[in-house]
Amino acid sequence: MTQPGSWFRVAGMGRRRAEDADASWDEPPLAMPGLRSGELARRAGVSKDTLRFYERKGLLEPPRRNSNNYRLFPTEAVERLRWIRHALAMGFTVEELARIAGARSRGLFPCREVRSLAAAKLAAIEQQLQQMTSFRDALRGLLDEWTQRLEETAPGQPARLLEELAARSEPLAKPAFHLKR
Amino acid sequence: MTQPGSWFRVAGMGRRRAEDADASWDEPPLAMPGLRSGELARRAGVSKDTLRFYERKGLLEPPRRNSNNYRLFPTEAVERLRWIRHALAMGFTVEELARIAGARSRGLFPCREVRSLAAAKLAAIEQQLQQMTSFRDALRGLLDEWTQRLEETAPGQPARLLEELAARSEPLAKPAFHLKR
DNA sequence: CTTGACCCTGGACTCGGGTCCATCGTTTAC
DNA sequence: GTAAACGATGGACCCGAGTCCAGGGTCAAG
Repeated sequence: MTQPGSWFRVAGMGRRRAEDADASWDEPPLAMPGLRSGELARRAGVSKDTLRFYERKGLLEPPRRNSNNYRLFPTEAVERLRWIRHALAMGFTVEELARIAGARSRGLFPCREVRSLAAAKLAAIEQQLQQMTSFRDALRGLLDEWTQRLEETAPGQPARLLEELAARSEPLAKPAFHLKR
Repeated sequence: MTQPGSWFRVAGMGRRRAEDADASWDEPPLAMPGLRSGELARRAGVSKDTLRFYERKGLLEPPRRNSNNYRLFPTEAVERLRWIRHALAMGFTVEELARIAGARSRGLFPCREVRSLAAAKLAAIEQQLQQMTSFRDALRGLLDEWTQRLEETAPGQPARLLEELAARSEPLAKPAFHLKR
């Protein structure tokens, strides 16, 4: 452990730059230093800020630090981020994931909670799917009509297209979902 | 026009309260006073604040005012709000609707813009639908498995359920949509 | 004259999921 | 000795679609 530059002397690794070793990297046998935030961020495809954000929100538990106070994440963190991203994409909120993670880190295995949360999400997603499907159909039909109509209408003339959005598509609950910017 | 209290003397209608005349209301022949914001809000199922908001955003053009400076909306505003709500639900943004409305109120008939906007929306919605569908399938499958697994697992034991979210469901673009609170 | 129902205004706040910023520390390379 | 790259921090800011608020006005009824 005292030999200079040995792979497990973590602190002050400087130019060594774990980042360079993209695909082929001779992983140290054990007690690996771990990933610094930049590296984890790169591997997981999120920003460092996002990592800090997740940590603050209790979604990622606070990693250990090296002697410089740099975060050192275990390599599993990459996986964990992957499921976080998936779960978020599934419609889980950061809040919910934090609750789950919190329960787990207190030694509980919150599978039943997870399951009922997931069941609720499933229901929500299915509802959204229905709404969106009916929107899509309405929109599609409308577009077809419009295309025809525009062919018959002199350019610059009113075709009162948007007015018909209202008529089509179901009774309509409130907006309910939100495409991202 | 000078006779006192004639139906088109709008200002100071006081207790007369257009609101009372829900279904059967002898509509004045022409030049009707119009709807005050509370009434329009009620009829359209949105809040007065929302009306002001839409007005500010250029989505509803500024209505005339009576002598008290109260807004007086034309009855068509109800219809307009209906399509605004529908269009929003379709995934149009307030911004986009404002552009459309702006173009129209400048005398253009923006049907072609509307159409291409709508086409873009359609594409976006279809993409979302695909993502969500794959999410739903993954989630559904997972739930089924979990149900089974939990039956076989002693309560309080780990079943590592969430970890599998990551494995399932497609390569995954970023979250991309957002269920509402 | 007070109460209540309605209306006006601009500006601040909400929520969720981050992003950006200024300012700082630590190594290593030139 | 100084620049380049990396890291840390708290706090401000972003978007979107509204919502809420304080402070003020106008009217009719009791």
